[in-house]
Parts: sequence; C-alpha cells; structure tokens
Amino acid sequence: MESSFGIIAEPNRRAILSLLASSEQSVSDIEHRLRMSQPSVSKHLRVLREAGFVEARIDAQRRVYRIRPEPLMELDAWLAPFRRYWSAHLDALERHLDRTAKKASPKKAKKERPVHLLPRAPSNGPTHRNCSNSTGAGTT
Amino acid sequence: MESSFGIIAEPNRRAILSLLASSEQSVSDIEHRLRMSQPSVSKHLRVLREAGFVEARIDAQRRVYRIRPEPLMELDAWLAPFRRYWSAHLDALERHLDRTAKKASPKKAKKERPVHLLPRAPSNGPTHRNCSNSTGAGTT
DNA sequence: CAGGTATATGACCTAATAGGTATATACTTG
DNA sequence: CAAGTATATACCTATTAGGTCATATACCTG
Repeated sequence: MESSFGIIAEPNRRAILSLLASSEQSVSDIEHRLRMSQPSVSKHLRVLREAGFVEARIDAQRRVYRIRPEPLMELDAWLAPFRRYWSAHLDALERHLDRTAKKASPKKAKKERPVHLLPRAPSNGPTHRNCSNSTGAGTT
Repeated sequence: MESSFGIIAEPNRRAILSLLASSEQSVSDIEHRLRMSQPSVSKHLRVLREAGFVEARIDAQRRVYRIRPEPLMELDAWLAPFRRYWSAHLDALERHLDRTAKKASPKKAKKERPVHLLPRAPSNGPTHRNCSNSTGAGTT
C-alpha cells in the first residue's frame, strides 16, 4: 500500500477512522462496535498505524488507538486544486449523494452511456470553463 | 471498485484528475503528458467516468475529458469530522509531507515500532489530543 | 469509398490484498 | 508461577485490479 489514498480505500479502515474520529478506542472496542473479527481489526490497525493515520497507547493489556491527523491533512491538501469547482456545484452534491446512496447496486451495466454515443457538443469554442450544462436546469 | 475512495486510490487516476484540474484534455493529451499507454488511459478514464469523476465531450474523433466535482466533494465531506484535529497540527503537516516525500522507499520494516514496545503512556488522563511523541527517530 | 487517426474494448497474465483460522506474545492478577 | 485476557502475527486462499497486446469502432479527409 503506497499512498494514504490507498489506505483509506478500504471501507473497514474508513469505518475505524470514523469511529476514532469521535474518541479513542481499544482494539476490542472497535472489534465489537464494527462487528469485525479481532485479527482483521488488528491488521487494519497495523496498516493505519504504519501509514501514520493512528497511533496506539498502552493501557494495561489494551492498546488504545487514536487519530493522527497528518495523513488526512495530506488528503485534504490534495483536494485543494479541485475546490475551484465547488462553488458551481454546491447543491449538486446533495443530489449526487442522494443518488449514489439509492443506487449502489447496479454492477456495471447501463450506468453510463457508452462514450461513442455521447451527445454532440455544441461545437462552439473549447470553453472548458463552463461546467454549467449538466447541473444547470433546476431540479425544480 | 466500490467507493470514490477506491477510485482515487490509483496513482495514475489521481494524476489524470490533477491534470484535468487545470484544464480539460483529450485522451492522447493525457497519454502523452503522463506517459501512459493509450489503453491504460482509456481504462482509467472509463473508471473515472463511471464513478462520476469526469465526463467527456466529443470534438471530432477526440474525447475531451473534464472534471466533475461531485465525487470529490464527497471525499471532502468525509474529511469533515476529522478537521477538528487540524488546528493542533497545522505545521505538523509540513513535516509529515516533507518526511514521506523523502522516504517513500522503505518497504515494510523498521518504519514503525512494534506495538508491544510502545512507550508506556504516562497513564494520566486519556487526553488523546497530544500526538507529539513518536515522530522523532530521524532518517539520518 | 479508402486510408488514416483517435479512442474504446476484450483477452490474458500477474501482483497485491483482505479475510479466516490457528497460534504466539505480552500483560494482569491471585 | 498459573490461568486468563487482550492483541498481534503467520499462513493460506480467493478475489481483484492493472498492465499489455490485439482488435473493434467511430470519425475525418481527400
């Protein structure tokens, strides 16, 4: 696992991080709250630890894990160049989250139009700055 | 590939996104700028497209790709709960990025102290806010 | 329509990874 | 020291994802 991005690609690891976001937890805490096997939790914690996402503190036999923010800040930093796109799409996010939450089942078909069937662009100028089409058209 | 997180786990895909962040590009643009094979670029673009990270516009035989921000906003949203940790570590990020930039080679050994050898915690309160230790051990 | 260009896709191979079970290690208490 | 608890690790397996090569598809130009 090279990058921080690869680390958080794993859903269970994200769940662990989210859990730790609220407060530190021992391994067995995580095990029970997330319904995962103990070895699995330990393995994920190891990955997270080696990637700097968490650190452990010893309390008797327990290892109490907590967040270390640096790698997450790194992700945040990577997102920076894209934030210029946010403003135009502040509400589009809601629709997006809404949509992906409902779907999530269709495997691999009919979710995207094949590229060669894309609608012809208005063939005006290469004004790549307008992202307005897709979102335009009020939902209402 | 389930989530948006999985999509951006792939370095080439992140490179493509970063490239598109500045301006839209055709497939062959990407191919040449990132020194990737054409099939590889197309496949990654497909993944990105199906995940909603990019969309394509047709210009003659070219497919001109551009960013769609929604999934990135989703990532940004996921990071929100962790931002409470930022403030205490604003400068720690620099050190972290600095460090990980230099290393990046050691595969899997000696990068983290084994957990059972962790320093005894001062056993005071569970003040999980201090992340100050551990970072010592210079590479040199 | 023929030839050329740009992109997508399919087949195949390989490497990386997550999960499970069993077991080792470390620490605590009597 | 013995027994018990909490956590880490080794080994194995199935799955997945990415790369390349070859080829199909769509579009342009003359």
